Amino acid sequence: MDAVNRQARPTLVSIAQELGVSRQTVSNVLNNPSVVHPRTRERVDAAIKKAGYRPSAAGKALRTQRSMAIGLRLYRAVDGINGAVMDRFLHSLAEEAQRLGYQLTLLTADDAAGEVEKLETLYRSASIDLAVLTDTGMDDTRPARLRENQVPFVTFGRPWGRIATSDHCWVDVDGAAGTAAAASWLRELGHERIGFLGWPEGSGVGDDRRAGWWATVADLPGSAGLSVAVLDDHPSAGVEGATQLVARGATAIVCASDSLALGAIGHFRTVGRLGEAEVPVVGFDDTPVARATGLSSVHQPVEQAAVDLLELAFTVLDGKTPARPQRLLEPHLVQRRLQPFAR
Amino acid sequence: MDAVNRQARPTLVSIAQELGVSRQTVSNVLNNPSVVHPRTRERVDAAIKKAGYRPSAAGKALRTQRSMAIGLRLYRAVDGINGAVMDRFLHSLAEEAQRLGYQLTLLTADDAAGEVEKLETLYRSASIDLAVLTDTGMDDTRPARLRENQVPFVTFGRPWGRIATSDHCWVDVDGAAGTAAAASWLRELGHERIGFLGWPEGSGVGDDRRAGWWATVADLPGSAGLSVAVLDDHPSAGVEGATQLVARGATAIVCASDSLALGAIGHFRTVGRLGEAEVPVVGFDDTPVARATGLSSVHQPVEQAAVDLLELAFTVLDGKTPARPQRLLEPHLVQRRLQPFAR
DNA sequence: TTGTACGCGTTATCAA
DNA sequence: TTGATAACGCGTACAA
Repeated sequence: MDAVNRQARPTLVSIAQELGVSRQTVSNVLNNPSVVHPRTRERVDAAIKKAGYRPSAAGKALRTQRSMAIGLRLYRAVDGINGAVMDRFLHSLAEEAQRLGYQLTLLTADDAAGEVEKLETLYRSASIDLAVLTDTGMDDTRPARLRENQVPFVTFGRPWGRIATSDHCWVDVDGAAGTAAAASWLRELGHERIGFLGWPEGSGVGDDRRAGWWATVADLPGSAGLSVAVLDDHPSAGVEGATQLVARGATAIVCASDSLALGAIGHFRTVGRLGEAEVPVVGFDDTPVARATGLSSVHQPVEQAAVDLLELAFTVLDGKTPARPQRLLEPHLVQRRLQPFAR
Repeated sequence: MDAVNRQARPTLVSIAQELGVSRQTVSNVLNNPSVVHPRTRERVDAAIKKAGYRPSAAGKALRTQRSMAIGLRLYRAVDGINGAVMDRFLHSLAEEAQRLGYQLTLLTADDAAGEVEKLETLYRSASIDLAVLTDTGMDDTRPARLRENQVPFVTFGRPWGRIATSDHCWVDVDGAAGTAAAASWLRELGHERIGFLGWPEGSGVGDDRRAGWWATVADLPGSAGLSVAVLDDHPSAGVEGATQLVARGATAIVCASDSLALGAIGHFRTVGRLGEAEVPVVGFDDTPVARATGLSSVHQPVEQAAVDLLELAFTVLDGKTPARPQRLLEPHLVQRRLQPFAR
C-alpha cells in the first residue's frame, strides 16, 4: 500500500549478507573500526561505499535514545534589517550542528508559550535532544518552564532579570562593551556631547547597551541627559530620535541598532549634512545595510556564539560539567566612512 | 554510561501496564480511535495526557519508514535586504510543514554539489523524506542529480533553461507579470521613457523580470534601449545604474530588486530630487526596507508558494499524480509614496 | 473489542 | 577478531 517507488535501502543486514559476514561486523566497521581486522574492514568499507549505505537514523535513534537533532524556533522576520543578526546566528548554528553530526530542526510559534509547548512535544517524542532559545527577554518564562518539563536547553542571550538565580548554560554578547567601544571612539575623535539613541528601559538588551554608553560618557558633563528612547526599532523612529538629540546639542550618536542608526543618518541626509559627517553615528549589529551604507557599527561574534553554545550544550548532555557555563563574548567596533550607498 | 538524567520516557507499554490494558489498545487509541470502546478510550486518553506521552518519533519512523522531515539548504545571508524574501519563505515553509506534521531540517553547504551530497546522505539515512530546493539557477544541475540518486524533491523556482524537459514539481512566482505590472503603472502615470535596471542576461530570474518590463514598454519608442545591467545586486550598483538610465533620458525606473531600487533612490537623494519624485522607482520583493522607505515594490506570495509546494510534494510522496505539478503564482504591485525613512 | 507475534535497523553484551 | 542474541518503541496482521 506504500506509495512512491522507494527502493529498498541497504541495511546492515543486506551489506553483511552480501559479504557473508555478520551484521555486527559491519556495525563495528562504522562505529568501532579498530576492533575489526584490516582486511575485513576494507572489504566492508568497499561494500558500504558501493551500496551508498548510510545507517538508518531511525534505527540508530531508537537504539541510542538520541535523535541527534536540536530544536530552534524560527522567529517571523520582523525587520529585514536587524533580522540579519539572527540570520547569521541561524546559519552558524546550523553549520556547527552539522559539523558535530547534529541536525537543526525548525519550529514556529506565535508566542513563548507556544514555543515551549512545541519544544516539549518534540522532546517528549524524542525528536530533539535539546532546545536552543534565542531572544531572551526580561524575566523570560521559558527557561523555568523547560526546566520543569525536563527539557534540556541552552540560550543565546542572558536570562535578563534572573542572571543571579539561573544556572542554565548561556552565551551572550557583551552589548555594553560594544557601546562602550563606540563611545570611546567618538571621544577619541574629540566629541564631548555624545548621545545615545535606544529603547525604553526594561528590555535587557537595550538597557545593557545604554549602560555601556553611559559608563563611558558619565564623566563628560556635556553628555549627561543625551539619552533618547524610542518605541520602535525602526529607521523612522531613528529619524525622530536623532532630531531630538541634535536639538539637545549632541555632536555624535551611539545607537542601539543599525535600524535606528540608519534613520539617524537619514535625518542628516535630509538636513544636508551627510558629506560633512558633522554628527557621526555608530550603529549596532553590523548588518549588511551598515556595510552598504558605510555606517560604523558594533559587530557581534555570533559564529563564535553558536560554537560555544553547542559546546556547552553537548558537554551537559554528556553529563559533564562545562567550564564557564555562562559566557559573555566580546563584540568589536567596525569603523567605516559614511558614504551614500557605496561599499 | 549514559549521561544526563534522562528520565524514563513513557511508552506504549508503560501506559498500557499502568492501565492494565494491552499496548495495542493504546496504539489504537492514537492511530485508530474508532475501533476502541469509548470508555476505554477515555481512560487511555487520560493516562496519555497525564503522563505527557508522545509516541517516539524514532520507533514510528523505523516502523513506517518515514522520517516526517524535509531537508532544506539554508543559504548564507548575503544581503540583509533581499534575503528577506527567503526569510519569509523559510518561515512559511516551516510553518506549513509543522501544520502537516512534518519537520524542517536545515543543512548548510558551500555549493550546489555539497548541497546535493548532503541531501543524498540525509535521504539515504532516512533522516528526510524529501528535499526542497530554492534559488534555482539557469541550467541548474541539482534536479538531475537528485533524480539520479532517487531523492524525492520539489523546487521553489523554475528549472530555468530546462523547463520543457523537466517534469519534477515546482512552484514559482511570475516575475515577468510583476515587472509588467510595475511598468504598466508607470505608463498610467504618463511616463513614456521607462527604464529597467537589472542584471546581465543568463540569470533566469533576471531575464524573466526584464522580459515583463519589455513586453509592456516595447511599443513605447522612448523606452527602447533603456535597459541597464549591473553585476551586483547591491545598492551601490543601483546608484550607478540609475545614473546611466537618467543620463539616457529615463523618467521612471523598474528595478529587478529592492536593493537596486534602494540605490536608485539614493541616487536621487544625492542629487536632491527625492521630495519631487521626478523619477519614480519600483523595486522587487517588497522587503522591509521597501516598506520603511516608502518604495513601491512587487510583492511575491511566498506563503502561498510554500503551501503549494508542500501540497505537491506530499501528493507525489503518496504516489498520486498532482494536478498542475508546475505552478506559476501571481505577484502583485504594492504602490507606496516615497518618503525618507518613514513608514 | 482486546491481546499476541513479528519486524523495522541499530547497538551493546557476551560467547566463541 | 568475529558472531549470536537481546532490546530500543512502534505499527499491524491475525487470532482470540
